[in-house]
Amino acid sequence: MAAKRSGTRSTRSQRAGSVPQPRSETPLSLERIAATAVELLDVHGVDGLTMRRLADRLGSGVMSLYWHVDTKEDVFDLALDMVLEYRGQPQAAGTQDWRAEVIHILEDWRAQMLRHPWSASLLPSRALGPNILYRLELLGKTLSGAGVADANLNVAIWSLWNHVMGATITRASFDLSNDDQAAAQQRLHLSERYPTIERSRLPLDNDWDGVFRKGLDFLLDGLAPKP
Amino acid sequence: MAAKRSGTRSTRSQRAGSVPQPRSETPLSLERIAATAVELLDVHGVDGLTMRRLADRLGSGVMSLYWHVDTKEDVFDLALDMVLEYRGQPQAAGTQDWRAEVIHILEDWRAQMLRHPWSASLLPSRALGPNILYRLELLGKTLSGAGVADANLNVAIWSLWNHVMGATITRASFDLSNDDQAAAQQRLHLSERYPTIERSRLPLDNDWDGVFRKGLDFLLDGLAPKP
DNA sequence: CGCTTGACTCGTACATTGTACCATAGGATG
DNA sequence: CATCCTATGGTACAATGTACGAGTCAAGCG
Repeated sequence: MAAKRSGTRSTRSQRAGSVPQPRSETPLSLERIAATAVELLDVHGVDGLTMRRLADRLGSGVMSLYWHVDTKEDVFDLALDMVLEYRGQPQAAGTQDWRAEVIHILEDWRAQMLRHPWSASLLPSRALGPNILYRLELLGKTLSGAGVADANLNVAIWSLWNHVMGATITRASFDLSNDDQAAAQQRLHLSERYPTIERSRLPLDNDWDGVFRKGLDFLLDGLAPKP
Repeated sequence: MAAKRSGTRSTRSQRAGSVPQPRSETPLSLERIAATAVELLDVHGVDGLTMRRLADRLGSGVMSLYWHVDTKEDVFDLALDMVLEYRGQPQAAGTQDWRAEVIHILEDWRAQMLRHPWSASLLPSRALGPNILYRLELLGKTLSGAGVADANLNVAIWSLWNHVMGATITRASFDLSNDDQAAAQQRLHLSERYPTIERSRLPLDNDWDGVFRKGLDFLLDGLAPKP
């Protein structure tokens, strides 16, 4: 993941400010690579991110990337983690309303992923980066502080994780393939095998945010510690 | 998706039985392509399915596949739909216990996806095939029969969908990258940023099936029509 | 019978991808 | 000056999806 033999990376960036661009442009760095990858992913989607495009956009040669990164997969990890950074208040310690706090944590997480629709589908298949771990830590701490017993903590966290991921992946995917939706509903019309979901216009009428909130409420009702 | 100009496919297979293998081997067909793709996906994963490998396994030339299929994406759609076929009882019409029935439908769906771990992560990004639509129809009909009002039907279906997909995608992905888990827990150790989730051994100790069932119960509690 | 047509198969070729290998440059250190 | 480390990047290669067009066979028709 790191530069060739770990150790001290970017001697230059430590002495920030001196000698603006020693070579041709600003030097490469994991931060710049990650940020540019996010841009490309936002515009072109997962398949649109190629090492060549990334290098072009960075004004560097393709192989220069490979000094900072072992593999294209690393680029995905970096971009994903960058997108999941948590910018929150310092967390008012013993908040009285734990439920509102959990909802805030999860909605912020979801909103962040929806701003970068590629991220949701990528998250489950990659190792957990520091930023998503931090979000989970926050969630766990809040639940724990709310009185959820240790024995139930993992169940609670994973239930909420599943809900967030399921809702977000589904929503992000449906947004992407928007054109096909009319066709999908059309196809329903042709077959009398699906009367119920045709009547409910399932693929079309969707209050995604409402579904997310309601499902979340149900889960929290069930997970809440009984006094 | 279909053969070159739709119309009558596989003139040969209609007159089944006569002339066993007219050419060299058994002829190609969407069914054979789909079934073989499933085999390859099961063994080699999503990235391991290549058109060349598929053709080899089928004993055909690569380009022959493209008479039956427009694109590799079609192969994924076919494989996915094949895997999601519902083999269920004819559905005892007005069952008394709708809750058990919903749970059965969803657990069967989930089990089917877990048997082919690539399928879960593929499903959200592809158009809804006939077999998954049929499963949704069954689910919708059951809920509707249980008294869920039409206005709440889509919310109920999507909530359950989200739960199933989130739980299954997460579980399937974690199973695949099993090696990294020890490393993941190890990395937690190095940082004091994540005391809560380290204490709970979140990435390791998981009763996936239990989480699925409990979350499902909570959702059904909330979704159940109030009398 | 020959001729045409349409269903089906497949070899060749090409553009695009990730990345291995190697040459190079410049600053730091001896 | 020599030596090493950090960093850049050109060339080359193997793997992939698939466009193109040529080929084969059976059925239908004169």
